[in-house]
Amino acid sequence: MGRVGIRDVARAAGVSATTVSHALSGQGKVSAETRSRVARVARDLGYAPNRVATALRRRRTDVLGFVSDEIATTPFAGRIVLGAQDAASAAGMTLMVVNSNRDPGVEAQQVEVLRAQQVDALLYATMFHRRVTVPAFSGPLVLVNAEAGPAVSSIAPDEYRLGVDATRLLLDAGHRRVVHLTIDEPGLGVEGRVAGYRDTMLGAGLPPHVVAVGGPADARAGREALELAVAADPDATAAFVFNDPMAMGAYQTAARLGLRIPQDLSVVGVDDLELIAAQLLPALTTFQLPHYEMGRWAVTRAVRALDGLDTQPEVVSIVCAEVVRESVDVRV
Amino acid sequence: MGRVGIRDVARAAGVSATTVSHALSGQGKVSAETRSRVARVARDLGYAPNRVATALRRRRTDVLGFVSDEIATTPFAGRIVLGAQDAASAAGMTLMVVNSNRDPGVEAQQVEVLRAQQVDALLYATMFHRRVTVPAFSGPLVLVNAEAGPAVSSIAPDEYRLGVDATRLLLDAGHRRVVHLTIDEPGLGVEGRVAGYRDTMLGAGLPPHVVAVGGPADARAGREALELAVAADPDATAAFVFNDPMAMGAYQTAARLGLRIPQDLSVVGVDDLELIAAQLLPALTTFQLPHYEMGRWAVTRAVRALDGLDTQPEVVSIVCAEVVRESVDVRV
DNA sequence: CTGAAAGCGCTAACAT
DNA sequence: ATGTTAGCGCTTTCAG
Repeated sequence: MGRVGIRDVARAAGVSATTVSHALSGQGKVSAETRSRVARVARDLGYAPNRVATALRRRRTDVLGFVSDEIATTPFAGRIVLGAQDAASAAGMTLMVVNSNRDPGVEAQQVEVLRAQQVDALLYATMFHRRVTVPAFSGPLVLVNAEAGPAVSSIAPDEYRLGVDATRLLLDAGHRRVVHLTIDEPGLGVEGRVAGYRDTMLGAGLPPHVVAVGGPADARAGREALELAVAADPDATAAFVFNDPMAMGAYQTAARLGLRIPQDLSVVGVDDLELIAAQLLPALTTFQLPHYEMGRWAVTRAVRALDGLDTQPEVVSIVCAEVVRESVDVRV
Repeated sequence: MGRVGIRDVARAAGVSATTVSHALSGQGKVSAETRSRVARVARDLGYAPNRVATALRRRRTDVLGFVSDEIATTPFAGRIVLGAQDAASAAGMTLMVVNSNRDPGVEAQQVEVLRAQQVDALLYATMFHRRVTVPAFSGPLVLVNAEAGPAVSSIAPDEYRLGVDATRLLLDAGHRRVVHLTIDEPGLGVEGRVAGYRDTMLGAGLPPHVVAVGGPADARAGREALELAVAADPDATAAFVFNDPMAMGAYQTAARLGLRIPQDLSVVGVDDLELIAAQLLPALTTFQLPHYEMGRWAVTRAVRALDGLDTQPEVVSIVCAEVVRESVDVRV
């Protein structure tokens, strides 16, 4: 098993351990012939370097620490981890995953664990887009779905642009009375989307109408919000909804009220949760939050920083693609 | 930073590195006074042992490898990882997470990575309950939501019992014409639940009626299955549905057919996906697949094995708790 | 109760 | 092009 060491290979190949190391890593100068012989012997013996020893010597573990505040409740988490995982694997690195359950004390302690494990860089992901204070860490640090100012690299959705695009999608389809259903809790997501919606409506010479109910942003919230919206403006023909679960709630209220989607009411969501958006009837047109891509980018960024490239922090806002399905009626 | 080493602490405390090691780990015999002084100095200096060095020396990394076939698509994954994560953290261990995207080649390679990282034990989780062939690994290996015979430890839901309990729930509520909606793909989940359903109906002197449509088991499948079921037996009053997404589809067909839930049709699902079960209207009565618990158990099991306890493999079938909400009409 | 010495398995300098 | 010598930072015998 993991038993065979570099010395065994060296002995079997009739060279020194140093040469084996050089041959296998491609570092020093080794004759092509020796290199291939060593490689073959290593393969035959099933040799794989002990990464712990390598890490101790090189002072580089090739392990990335991944901290998240809440890895379970949403399927988002999985996609971020997956993207990070894939990028890490492609770069020859591995992820050490840890989560804080939204408890700052636990978080600090978990970061401590990662530090003791000598991870080369830290990824810090939050399940809801928000501003955070970053943990102290000496190596590269990159935030996912969070931001902390220009001094630290981060990637998150462009919420304002999301509001603009979603509203424009409905306007372009010929709708004029477009309402925005959201929650009244503070947050980068709700605020950015509301602003984008508002500016777009105003820009089109239309009165914005935002209906915000108490959180969390789930189906219940969507039900209540649409009830309020319809009561206030029975002639609304389209709703831009904060997220997919709320859109699901809007569907429920629409059904109760006898409003057909999309004939009587067009609906646009945000998230593109496979479990919801594609399963609703009619399938929901929504904007995809690119979690997988964010995870990928973050790792790539961290690895480049470790390699001495990209020395400046970079803050990126990523635009979300629309996923057109069947919940928008085109009236043009 | 991670700069301060054991020698720094030793110097500052006026003792040898050996004594610091002993004092901090509680291993050797150290006077209470020395111990507390060392502890204080270590704390003041912000010292934390370099786990890489420790691991190399002790030949124990205190890191667990977590392999999953598909960590993203379902929210299941997150809960398994979370449970594993919590248990690991409680045991002073860390998780190294890797995923294979259902590709055997990638899987083998990822296991190799974990082995090179010298993980102490391997957890192997699959997103759908199935039988697997286990990767070669020299340490403790435990399967989550998968099984591989009595020789390897594993934990998975008791599917048969699930079928029995779900059916009984409906029978106990006074229903007689209970249909089972499922898919026609092979799998431990569908087969076990069908068997449990069938035996329970037969045991009650009632004719089983299972309607299986093509997979995957999503809302579309649920819609089709309920259509078929109603066509075959318009008098059915209750449906035990394979999973929550299919139950969501059944809701959609019921709405289209003018069947009210639960007055005209009672529905029971399986999964307890927060995103669906709690959000449906009426909220779905379902059986919870205990992913968090399975992740926890697996880690606990692996750690005990590492500690020399539990030397025999153990295969556990875990019974799933019912989560009563509003989709079952009680007619007794 | 404390410390000196000897590595864990590997790779980076530095010869040769 | 290859080998020798030193450690990486820690924990363990084993002496004192």
